[in-house]
Amino acid sequence: MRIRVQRAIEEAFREAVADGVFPDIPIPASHQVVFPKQEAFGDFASNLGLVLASRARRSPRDLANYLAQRLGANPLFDKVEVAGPGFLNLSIASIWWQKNLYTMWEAGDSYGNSDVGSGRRVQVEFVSANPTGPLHVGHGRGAAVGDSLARVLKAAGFDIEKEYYINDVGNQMKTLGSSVYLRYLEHFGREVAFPENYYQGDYIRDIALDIASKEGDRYLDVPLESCLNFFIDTAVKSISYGIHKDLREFGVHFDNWFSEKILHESGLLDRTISELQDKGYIYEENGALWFRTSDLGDEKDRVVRRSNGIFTYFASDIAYHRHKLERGYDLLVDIWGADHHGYVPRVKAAIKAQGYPEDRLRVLLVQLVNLMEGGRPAAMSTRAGEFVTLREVLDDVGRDAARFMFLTRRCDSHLDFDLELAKSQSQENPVYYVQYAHARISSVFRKAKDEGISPAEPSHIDVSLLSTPEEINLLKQLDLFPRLVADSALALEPYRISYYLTELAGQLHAYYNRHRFVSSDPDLTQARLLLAEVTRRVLRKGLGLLGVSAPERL
RNA sequence: GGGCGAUUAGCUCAGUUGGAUAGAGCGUUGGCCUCCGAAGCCAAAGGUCGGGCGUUCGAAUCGCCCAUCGCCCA
Repeated sequence: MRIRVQRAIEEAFREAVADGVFPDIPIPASHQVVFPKQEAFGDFASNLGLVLASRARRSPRDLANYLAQRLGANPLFDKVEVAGPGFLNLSIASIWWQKNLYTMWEAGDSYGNSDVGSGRRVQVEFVSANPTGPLHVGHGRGAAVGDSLARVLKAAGFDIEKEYYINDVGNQMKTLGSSVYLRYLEHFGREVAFPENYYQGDYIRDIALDIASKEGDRYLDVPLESCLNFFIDTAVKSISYGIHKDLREFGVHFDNWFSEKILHESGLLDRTISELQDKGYIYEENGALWFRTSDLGDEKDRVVRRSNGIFTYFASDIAYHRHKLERGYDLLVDIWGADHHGYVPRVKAAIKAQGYPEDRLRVLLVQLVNLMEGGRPAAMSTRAGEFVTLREVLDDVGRDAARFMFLTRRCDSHLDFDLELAKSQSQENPVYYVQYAHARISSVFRKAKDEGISPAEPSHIDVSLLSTPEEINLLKQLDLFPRLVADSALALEPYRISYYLTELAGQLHAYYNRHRFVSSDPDLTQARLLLAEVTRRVLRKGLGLLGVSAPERL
């Protein structure tokens, strides 16, 4: 609708130019058609008079008055006013909102989709937790954000791939294997000193136990060096299985699982570093290889290969991003924990050094999750290895509540996740507020069916009967949906969907309390059922973008 | 010590990218079920947008300085 308003204003402007009243200049870029905060100011407001004033050497109000006269003749508007210093306040005639309902209906389940992405390829990489332990709540938030973002981008016409990067190389793998090995020895009654920096969690014992029951004591007297790989492989397999399972139940699916090992085994890592060396980005100091990231926006240079000949994680990340870039995506989105924010400049530096524009990569930082219980910090042991897992949260509050909670805040703000609140099927829980609106509409249709009413063909329905303020409000809110999805995709901010849905649900509830969908007036009932159906679809679609279900009953 | 981010109602947070009188939810207070689900609705109270200076027709939003908190790096 905003686009139509914009066109109408531009047309009026051109007419004014043709009349010689306005100077023949292009409309300044600072011209905006906005939604006014106050309802009394109409549906849209334009600042054209204000931004034109200095060039036209006339007062803003004069210019606005002239435009208002022209626009007043346009049937799109039923009221055009000049206000304040020279704003144009425009009210859309109800019939345009009402007729819009046909368009929304015809779009069916694709209502809300757009083509602002025009098929550009975007890769979203998220979670990417090391296979050294189960996913915890923080990963859950990253998973919800990444998956929902992918859904939103897809709806906005982008071509999406979701990827999980597996750090399955390096010291942590040795630590993992050794941890399991020690627990294995322990199981058979050996005295072991379990180092503090080893993985402490109970899942390590479980894996050791599993090995003991399958393989017996055959590794009991084998020195660690000769069986480490076996313990690593077994542990990684077991933990990865758990990660897959948790993600599946969380409703998150990845297109690719990319193993860091491949970077080493394929030689891409060596090749990438030596090419950077050829380009002069690498120098040697104290036996280590350094990357001149400080020339490319980072605050200092970074080590890519230590003096002991081992590549750093940063080196792997350079090669990994090169691999991604060469796959030809138009945009890479990385979703990281906010504690990695210091990492952004160096990865961007690596991208520039390889000849790509740095904005080819966008990094979303997901802040920590504070677990709460009834308003107080959840009792969590700070002992190493004990943390709340995604699995526990899933079992405790369920998928819908968890996903919605993770998406009610912008991702770079701290999130207080209250387990009791998420569990409570009550008014305080925003998930139910939205799902309830959907269930209520479904209940209306059940009622209609009981009364023997079946929805008519939209073309036979008189939408002009939808004239109460609540109905017009609902129609306006529904009209915003495709634009909202598009904006939320472009800004990479899926949380906007949850705000929108809460608002829409609120309007539905307000309407529901005031008016009856099914009444003794058959024409009015048909019109309202059409409105109800479109609202229901938007709720369902929006919840779907968040990965939350839209039940017919709660 | 340097860097990044935050600071908006008692609490948790939005604020459509510079617009008019600052917005929700929770909590508090008071009302609404003979009728499609009260898991809901309506109303009231609650604010120096951390502080200061600047940019301009106009600032919660942009710039600089300061304060407090969080994270990262030595």
